[in-house]
Amino acid sequence: MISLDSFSKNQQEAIITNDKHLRIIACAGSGKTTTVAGKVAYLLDCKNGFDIKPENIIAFTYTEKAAGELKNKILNNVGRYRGMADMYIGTIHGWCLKSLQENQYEYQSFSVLDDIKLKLFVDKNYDIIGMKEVTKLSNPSVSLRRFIDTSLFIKIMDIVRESEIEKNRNFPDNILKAKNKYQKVLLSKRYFDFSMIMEKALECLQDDTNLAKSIRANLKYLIVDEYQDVNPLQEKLINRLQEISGCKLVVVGDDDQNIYQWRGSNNKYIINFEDKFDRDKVKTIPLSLNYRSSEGVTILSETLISNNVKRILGKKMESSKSQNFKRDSDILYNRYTDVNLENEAIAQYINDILGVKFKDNDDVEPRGVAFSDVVILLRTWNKASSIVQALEKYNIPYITAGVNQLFEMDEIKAALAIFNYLYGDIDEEQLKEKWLDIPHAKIKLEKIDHAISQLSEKKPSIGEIKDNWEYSLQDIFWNFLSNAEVYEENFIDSSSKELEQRSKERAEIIFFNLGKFSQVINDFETINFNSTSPNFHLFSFLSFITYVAKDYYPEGWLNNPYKTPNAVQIMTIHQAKGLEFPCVVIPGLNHNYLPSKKRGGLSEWHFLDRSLINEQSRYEGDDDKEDERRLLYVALTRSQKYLLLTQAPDLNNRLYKKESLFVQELISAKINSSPIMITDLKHKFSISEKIDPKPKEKIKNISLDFTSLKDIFECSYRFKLISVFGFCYPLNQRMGVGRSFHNCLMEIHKEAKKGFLLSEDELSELINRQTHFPYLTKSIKLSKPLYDKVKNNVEEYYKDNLDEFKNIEFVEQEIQYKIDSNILVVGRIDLIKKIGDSGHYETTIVEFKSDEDDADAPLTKDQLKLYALGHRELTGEMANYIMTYVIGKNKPKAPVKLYDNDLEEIQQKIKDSVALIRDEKFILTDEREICSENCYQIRLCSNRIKYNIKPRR
DNA sequence: CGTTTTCCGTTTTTT
DNA sequence: ACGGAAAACG
Repeated sequence: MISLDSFSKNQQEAIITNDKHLRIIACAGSGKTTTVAGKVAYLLDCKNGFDIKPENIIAFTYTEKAAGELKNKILNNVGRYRGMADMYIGTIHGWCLKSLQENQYEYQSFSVLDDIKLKLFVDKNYDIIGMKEVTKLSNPSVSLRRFIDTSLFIKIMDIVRESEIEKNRNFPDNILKAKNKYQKVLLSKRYFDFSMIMEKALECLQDDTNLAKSIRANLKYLIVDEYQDVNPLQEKLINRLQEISGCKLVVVGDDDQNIYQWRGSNNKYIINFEDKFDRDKVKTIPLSLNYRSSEGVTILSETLISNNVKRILGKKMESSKSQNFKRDSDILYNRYTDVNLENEAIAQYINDILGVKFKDNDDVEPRGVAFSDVVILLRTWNKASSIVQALEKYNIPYITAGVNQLFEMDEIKAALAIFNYLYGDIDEEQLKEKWLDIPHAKIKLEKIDHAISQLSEKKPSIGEIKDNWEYSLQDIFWNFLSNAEVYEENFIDSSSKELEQRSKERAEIIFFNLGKFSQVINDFETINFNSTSPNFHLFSFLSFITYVAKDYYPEGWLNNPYKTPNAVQIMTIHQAKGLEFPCVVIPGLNHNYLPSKKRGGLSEWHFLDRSLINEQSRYEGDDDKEDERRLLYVALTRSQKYLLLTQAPDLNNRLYKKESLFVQELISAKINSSPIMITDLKHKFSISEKIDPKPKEKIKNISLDFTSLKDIFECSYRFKLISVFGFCYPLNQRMGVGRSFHNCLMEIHKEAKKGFLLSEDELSELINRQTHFPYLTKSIKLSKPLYDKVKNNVEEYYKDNLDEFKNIEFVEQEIQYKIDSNILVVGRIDLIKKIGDSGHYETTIVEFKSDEDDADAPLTKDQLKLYALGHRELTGEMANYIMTYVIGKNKPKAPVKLYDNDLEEIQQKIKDSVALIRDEKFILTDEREICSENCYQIRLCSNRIKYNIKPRR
């Protein structure tokens, strides 16, 4: 457990104050996450007498990444503490979904649409989804247009559901009608969008449901991170949870870092938090000591933000001075006569700062600044391409997710050409050319010809359509890659050592992009798998690419969680929130850029009356520039020590000629009455200050589930193809059988555990509810047999296992197992049975497999052993047996006795696998036995040639 | 030099 | 569709 000594006085107070609602105002770099993690550990430590168990605490964060970091810190604090898997640490949306599905079983078969899939879904269902109901305020005969205004419609639906309506007002009938239609269509196809998950969860909490009961019984502390970013709907949910349970609220945030107001978040909730409660029941603790940045950075930022009026009174960020501040070199503001000069100067500055001594903290020796220590922060992406050009000119490595669109990459142009060819837009020669155009590709001519001839058989026929056609673009894509023998190795040039290294990296990027393209197909087919004809399917895919996907998908190497190259990062200020860098460059301090110009054009407010929404102006930006000032504040406070701000008039754009009004505010910042920011000093760092550049070793937090772990166990290259490159497997109409089985059994077991036996009618109703085949086409012959298969097998299972139901201990139990300080394995156990009385009993962990899975595989045993490990972590007890139950064959396999060394063995196996991921050793297996037609990735793997394997269709 | 007219250019993103 | 900057006007 933790010691309080390592915390500051205010941090300690935040940790030990637990009898009141707490507002922690945490400035940038104040050790917020560490403090919250410390607080949780303090609450759990029985020495402190709180009688708090993991399930009594819920912690909400805004991103999965933030959740991962918090979880990791908490687990490192508490060590092996029993039952930690029962503590919810994650996003609000994640919690809502989980709670809904646990409480209302029919939601088990639902899935959540992300924004691109939602867009596809709305367009597909344009006629019935309510888009036509939304009409222009100035001219009610004009309604939202299909394809063109889809994202406006989605925005309006979000505002309608997530914002707070003005008192005594109501939405007009057409908007309400649209909302009802929209939600009805989503529900009927068993989909949620993000707002709906929260709305439904809130609804569920209004009544005295099982969920409400469980909250009342369990919840004692509700922690909300980034509280400045909650929107009205989230605030309602938080309040509801608090009212039901009477729990203590712990909100953590910084009103100065609210930069998502245009998305509906409202700063007032954190500013007015204390007013919600009686004076003596609430406390505010400021964490205003910044451990990240030098005094120069800290006072500069503070001077800027103090120009904002709408903020919590009397707060002031101060520096811990863990970084020293050197005037005249650390913080520079340079003006140039032209943007091109500005960009080149930035490139020169980066080259110059390389190797300058930097200390990560007081306890370590200084190292030289490396490329990866530098970040260039942008207000808008349109600035990026000219900066990239300058960096390329000076040979500075960089990574970014916003400059190159995915569809501008050669390999993606080639991949897309496959479908242009199928549709008849281009001929064989043009398609061939596209593939041979990819730089450094060693694709064999005859293989490309072979692939194209195979492809030509897949051209959709215009004539009659077979009743049960299946036309999978994903399958076509995979087969093409396989037939043309497009393998990662074919992009590697081994003629010299240096070339080999460079081309290896390029090959990875090419495959990463092809993997992205596979995801694009998957996004499209998830929604549109059941089209009216193959030809139309192809046509709508190509339209989707041209009109939607083209400027939607970035080339995402930056987001690759398993790679941290030594390169300058370019990102938007929004993306940089929560990060820190030794050196921050903020270019383009121009009027109309930062602060940015308000946007013109058709907006949601031409369809939705502004006066309906409480504090509507926050969506559009206030006139006083406070939003934009906060943005610059966030950008500045990312820096630990070095800051370069630059400005130049853009000769080609009349909007960006004047200097930003924030510059004067920054110039006025002073320490001991001399200015902090040095203006127009073209500083050179002296050679004597420099040592060898050495990138900081970044510790990656990795969370693995059994599915990905299974891949590494078997073949680490398969893991690379799926988890690193992101290839998606082709969909097919039969999908959903396994999940339907699973959900049926889950519900049966949960009911049985409560002691309910089901009548025949109830059972068939249950099966109806849980059976779902999302990709079945409308002209279905398959529907009945698939449904019957689920029904027969579930009914048989129910009959055969009536006697066993009384032994159920856990159903769908979440487990987690910490491998080391940054690696967590998570999973969910289908069923745990306990036989015998309290004096002497035996525990069995059960995993269900449908007959399509290979239940005999040795890997299933590994999976169960892993679960046993998680079970021991959860309960402190060692399970006695593990067993699988094959549903299709409807027979249990005999339980296998579990021994201590089984758990040690699996632990070691996981450790070895994780080491492979860390060292990025995703190698092809050399063992023939592992490669077979059953490996579903064999089509993308050169072992198919080496071992001459025919992929299974 | 102040006012009116014309014409140009046009975010941020997570769940 | 609209704000803002430059050009044109008086």
